[in-house]
Amino acid sequence: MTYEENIEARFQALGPTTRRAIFERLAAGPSSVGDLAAGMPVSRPAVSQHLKALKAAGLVTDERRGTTRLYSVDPRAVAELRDYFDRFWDIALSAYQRSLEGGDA
Amino acid sequence: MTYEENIEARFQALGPTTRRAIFERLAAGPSSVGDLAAGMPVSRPAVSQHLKALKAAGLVTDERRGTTRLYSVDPRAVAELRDYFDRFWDIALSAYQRSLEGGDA
DNA sequence: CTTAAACGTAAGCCATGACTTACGAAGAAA
DNA sequence: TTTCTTCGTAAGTCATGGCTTACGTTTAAG
Repeated sequence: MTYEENIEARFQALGPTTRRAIFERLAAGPSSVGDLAAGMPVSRPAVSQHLKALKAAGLVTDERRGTTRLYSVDPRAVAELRDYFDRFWDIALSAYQRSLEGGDA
Repeated sequence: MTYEENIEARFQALGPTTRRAIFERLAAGPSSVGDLAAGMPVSRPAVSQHLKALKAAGLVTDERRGTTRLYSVDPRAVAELRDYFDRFWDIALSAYQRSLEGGDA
């Protein structure tokens, strides 16, 4: 899997609203599946499925805690996404600058 | 529409792969609908529909150019997304730091 | 061993939406 | 006006996937 495919997979994994909400909640701190589901309008299995997708995309990690399972965001994935966006903003904003300088056709 | 709803709408608008590809191409510089569709594996009306969604989310702007129509990314939306992510990274990474310091339960 | 708690997985339903072709509108050129 | 180009919209098809309930698995507790 190339770097771009990594970014692509992670960005696509964050597409659905519910899944992004789960990720944002995990960004505030680790949590179990039940605690996550308790604060959301979907069932617990739905949260489990979203976590599975987030894990497959390398966005979160999990760890057994007795009968519960603690999920956390993977800081490396966060840093990777941040770097990608930083470069993206640069491209977009510099293109905008050029369009202002170059004028219209 | 609140600020969070704005971010939410824009993030959701960038969910589909094809639409995100269109946005990334526009980030490199303004383009017409036909030129965009020529470099993609979907039909021109499909590109038009994606552009409509991107425009509704405030991510792009359009401008008549004779019979063609020139689309560009809105730098304000880009800056807004960048600010949101910057704050998000901070939250996620500081939470990770805390999890390292605090240790396990 | 039995019971209970927390979770993952399977199967299935169903709405969302991405895409297509066909058509209409708007502007430039002759 | 007629014609050609470029584009947006309408209508319809079809796969994707998000969600549910039901069930199996693992671990702790009694």
